[in-house]
Amino acid sequence: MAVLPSSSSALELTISMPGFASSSSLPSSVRDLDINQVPSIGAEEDWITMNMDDEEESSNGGPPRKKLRLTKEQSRLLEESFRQNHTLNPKQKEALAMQLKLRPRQVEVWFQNRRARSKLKQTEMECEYLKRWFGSLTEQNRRLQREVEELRAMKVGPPTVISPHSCEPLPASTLSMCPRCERVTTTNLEKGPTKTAITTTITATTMSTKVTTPTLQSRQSPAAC
DNA sequence: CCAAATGGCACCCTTACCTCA
DNA sequence: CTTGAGGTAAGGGTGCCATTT
Repeated sequence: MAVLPSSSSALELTISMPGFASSSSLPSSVRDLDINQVPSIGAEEDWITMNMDDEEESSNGGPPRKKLRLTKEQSRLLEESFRQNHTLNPKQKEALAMQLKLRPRQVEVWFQNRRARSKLKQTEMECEYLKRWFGSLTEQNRRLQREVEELRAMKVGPPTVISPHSCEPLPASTLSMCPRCERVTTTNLEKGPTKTAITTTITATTMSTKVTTPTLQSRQSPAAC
């Protein structure tokens, strides 16, 4: 079962869950509308309202800070860099900031937020996956319980199973579910456990986990041979 | 050598601003 | 035009680790 990414955000995700193919999607779904207009050299102040100089001013009661919007090109380069490395060392940060005409702090913040978005996305996917898993297990549980009821109804008397080896009836107390092959197995009391496929095969479709099914041994069977 | 102080960094939570339906 | 939701840059607090004193 695969859970597809639910959004078209440009997040690169890896998820390590059983039976879960990691997915990555990088459509350029960044807003096409470039509200900042790509700044020409020397015109950054027009769009970065809060630059290095008014940084302190805004922190102690100056004019309300305006919000920086990165240009498409800046976002693209940051994204590209993030794909290579989710963290930056000081040199890389400095170089990237120079290249993007941003402060190193802004690059740092962008990476911080980007990591957070990545993690959030991954958490959402894991949540989705677990929900589906839960649903599947619930359904499986329902099915198995129904099956148990049917088996109980079929064998009102002491339940017996015909042994394929001796062609003699076996007591139900020797029945158990093999969690590996998901078949009902019999335990030969004299020769030790043997795996035997019998006419009724209980299949349990799990995702990728082993479901340990309780054995039927708790049932007393007074009527052996 | 050891312990306290310091600085840098990542993470987390939150706020403020912006855009869009 | 107004409003609420969603996205995101940035602020501030905290913990961890390495380095310095």
